[in-house]
Amino acid sequence: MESLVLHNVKDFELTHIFECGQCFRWKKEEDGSYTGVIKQGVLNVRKQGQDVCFCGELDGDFKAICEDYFDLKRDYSAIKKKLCENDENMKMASAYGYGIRILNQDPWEMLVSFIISAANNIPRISKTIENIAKAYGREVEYNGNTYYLFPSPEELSRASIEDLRALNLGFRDKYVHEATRLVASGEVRIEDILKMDTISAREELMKIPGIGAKVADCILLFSMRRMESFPVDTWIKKVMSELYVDSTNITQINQYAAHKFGKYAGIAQQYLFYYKRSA
DNA sequence: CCACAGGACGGCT
DNA sequence: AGCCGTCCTGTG
Repeated sequence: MESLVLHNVKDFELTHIFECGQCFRWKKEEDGSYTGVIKQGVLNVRKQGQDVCFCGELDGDFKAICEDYFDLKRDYSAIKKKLCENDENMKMASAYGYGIRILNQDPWEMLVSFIISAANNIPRISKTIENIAKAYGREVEYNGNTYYLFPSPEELSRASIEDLRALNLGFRDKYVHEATRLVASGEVRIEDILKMDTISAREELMKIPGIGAKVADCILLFSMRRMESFPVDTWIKKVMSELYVDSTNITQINQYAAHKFGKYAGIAQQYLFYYKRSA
């Protein structure tokens, strides 16, 4: 087991990070820490005062993986300051979810996870993803417990549509099946999408069945470092029409957000989403 | 019984 | 181009 302690970490709250809707595989432990399965293995995170402690079994450079996954090199205070200029709503929202950080998760896992998120609720999404990992992912041991990595495209290729339906995917089974085939066959190359500009990457993602504008923006924001991506779901639609723009048209809301929040629109989205959903 | 939950899709007009 | 019914499943 490896560990890392970082002292006096600003803009970092476990609840804000893990409960703002960007991830599905982190669970709160009895001691208040969170344990999650990421691409490289199992990780546990806890806070003691202003210190953050990471423990886990990861395949690779432990410190580098943690810094990358939790976006630790980014100055969220500076971003908040910028977003809050002449914006009382954002001051409220960012003060509420002050410890939010955008996780840098695995693109393939997010692609599947957010296809599953369509017209779904969070407990069921989490359960479905666990079912998939347990059925097709590699088993890993950590701290006396068994966890399952999210399966690679090749591993998930073993699943038929019927298999996926049995794992509680519902009508999304055919989308995940086809998305898996596209990626495993190389018809869709995620490593190529990562190199594209955000507009092109979004278009490419939306060619995959089950991925519309909202799901594409989630994948871009939560796994491809596109901080300008602004996923508009039903909650954001409500918040935006209440506070900012007199429209419920998703395209118009996206345009407004791009103009108003610029290259950090995605971070603004998370503050607004968490504020609206929790407060 | 129905509405809705972090939408996408296909068939309409 | 925009609107609307439909799609699994669980909960209130």
